[in-house]
Amino acid sequence: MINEKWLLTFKTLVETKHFTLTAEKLNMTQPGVSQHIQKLERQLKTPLLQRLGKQFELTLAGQKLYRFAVNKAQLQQQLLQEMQFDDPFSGECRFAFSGALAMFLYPHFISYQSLHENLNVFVEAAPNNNIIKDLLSDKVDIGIVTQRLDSEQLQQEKVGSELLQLVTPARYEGETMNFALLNKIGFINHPDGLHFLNKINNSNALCQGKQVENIAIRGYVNQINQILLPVAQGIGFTVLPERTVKQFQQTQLLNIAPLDNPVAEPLFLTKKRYRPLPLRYEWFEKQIRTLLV
Amino acid sequence: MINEKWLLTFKTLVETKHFTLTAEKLNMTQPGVSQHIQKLERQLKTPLLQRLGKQFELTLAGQKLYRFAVNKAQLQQQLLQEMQFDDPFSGECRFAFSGALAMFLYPHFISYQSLHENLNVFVEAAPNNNIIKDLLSDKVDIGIVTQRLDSEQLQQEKVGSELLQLVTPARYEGETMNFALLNKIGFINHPDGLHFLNKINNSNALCQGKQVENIAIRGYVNQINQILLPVAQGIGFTVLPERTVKQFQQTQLLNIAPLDNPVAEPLFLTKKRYRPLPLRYEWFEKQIRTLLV
DNA sequence: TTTTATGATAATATTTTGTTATTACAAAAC
DNA sequence: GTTTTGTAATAACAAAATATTATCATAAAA
Repeated sequence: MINEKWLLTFKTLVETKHFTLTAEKLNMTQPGVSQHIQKLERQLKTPLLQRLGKQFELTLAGQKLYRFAVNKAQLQQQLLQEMQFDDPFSGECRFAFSGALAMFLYPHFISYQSLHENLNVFVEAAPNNNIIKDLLSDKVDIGIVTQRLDSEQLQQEKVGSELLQLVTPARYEGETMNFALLNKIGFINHPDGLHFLNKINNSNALCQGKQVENIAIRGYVNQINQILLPVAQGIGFTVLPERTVKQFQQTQLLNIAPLDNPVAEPLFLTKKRYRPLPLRYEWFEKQIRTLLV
Repeated sequence: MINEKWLLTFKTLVETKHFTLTAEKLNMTQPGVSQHIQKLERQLKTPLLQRLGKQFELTLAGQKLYRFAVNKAQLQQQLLQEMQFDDPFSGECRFAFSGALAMFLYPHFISYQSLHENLNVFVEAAPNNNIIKDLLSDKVDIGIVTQRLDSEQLQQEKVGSELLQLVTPARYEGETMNFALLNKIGFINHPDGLHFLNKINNSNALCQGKQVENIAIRGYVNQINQILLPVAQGIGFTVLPERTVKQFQQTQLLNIAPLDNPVAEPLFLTKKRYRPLPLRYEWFEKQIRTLLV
């Protein structure tokens, strides 16, 4: 750690080139100035001034340190000024969503970001439990999860829901799905795959009592925009949120199997209850509420 | 000024969320931690933590201060690492030249700069006396002047010379220049204009004893690349270094009047004698020596 | 050469900072 | 609920860091 006061003394000395004058400026005595410089040089283990009688020039290290000092003083000045002021269009905004939602929301976010050059957007695609972890450790400030949580620390607000769709290759259009058929087609798994499949099965009894876990798994991808590729090629079926399916380019190669009881997962905008958020998040919250209805 | 130690304590506290643990990490006692936070809050006149029983969340100010602390720690880390190391391809290089030389050298400098993205080049075009002032006040590290100086502080090296040319509109080609003719054409002045004209006159007796200062002045420009415009349009004559004249687009509109005794001003690369320069200047010094021969 | 001004060093005084002891109170355990 | 335990805040005191005065050495100016 570089001592603040020593550094200021050094900076002033460089600017005045005069020990006594520096002392006067900083309301200290001349020996104090000498000592500060000595201490800096001792700590950094390198001379900062090349002495030429009572004059001096800066060594390379001295020049570097001076630039650092100027820089630092400036940053600090800035902080002190900004401390009280909450700029709605600058700073970092950090979010964590499911892969599907990240893919859906991110384009809207970046088009907003492009209007405000000091605004930085950070979106992490992660499974529910990681989203919660990120929120609690302040890695992100806003997350969207599909579960209602009972943590006192977190605050939740339902902002919409995801309709789950059973997606098969196009050639199965019109056919009624049951355990035997699904098993024949085979399942393309993904991070939320089995969870979604279970939910759909619970409401629609697709498997007629048989364990969903027994369905043959034909593949696994964790890149959200690649899950539908094998399905489109006829390799297997999967379960995904409607929003994700819609974004797929070749929807004509897909078949959305009709369900007797449509299943939707609720979406909860989640943040820390006691952590005040800067103004810059307001637009994003509003946008999320609008887009996910 | 924000106290270093307090800030580190704050940063650690934010990261651990635990006063006692922070104290242990920093080899201090728990009350010390409390006091540091208090002192910061008192100095910044704003609460940093929102206390919730024994837990806490950061206020907006706290969040800002934390980001600042992280940032600062990183910068400092970097400084300490770089302190001893002199990178020849990063940092700022600051020069002061006459307008003519600036125009001539700058293109070479920027094409070098474009190869090294961490290298910044700063060139100031200034008259001789300002160049010297800038050198002495460390505003620039290298300058080129046309005079030999006797300051003990400065170190000079002759790197070349500027051939001065008497430039008239093209229609005077072949004519012999004398006071009457020059006075009829009229002088286009610039920062070094009269100085150059005097030098040429001293060696060539163009004015046959009459005062150069009495020649009619038809204009004045201080943008080096605009001085020749009025000359090209037939409005007046001027005196400029050969290098500047060569760079002019429409040289066919100009006439270089032959001189019995060619006049050249010496060019001295000038820098502070006792100020060590970083390695990154080496390329530039070499380049200057090569280009100005 | 003499005088004056400036920076370095040593010893001392002051201020700052951190510690121990104690209190208050929230969270956990019963 | 009540008790216990763990954690942070406060006050008084001890230690350390820091600055000051006095003095010396020497460069710059006269």
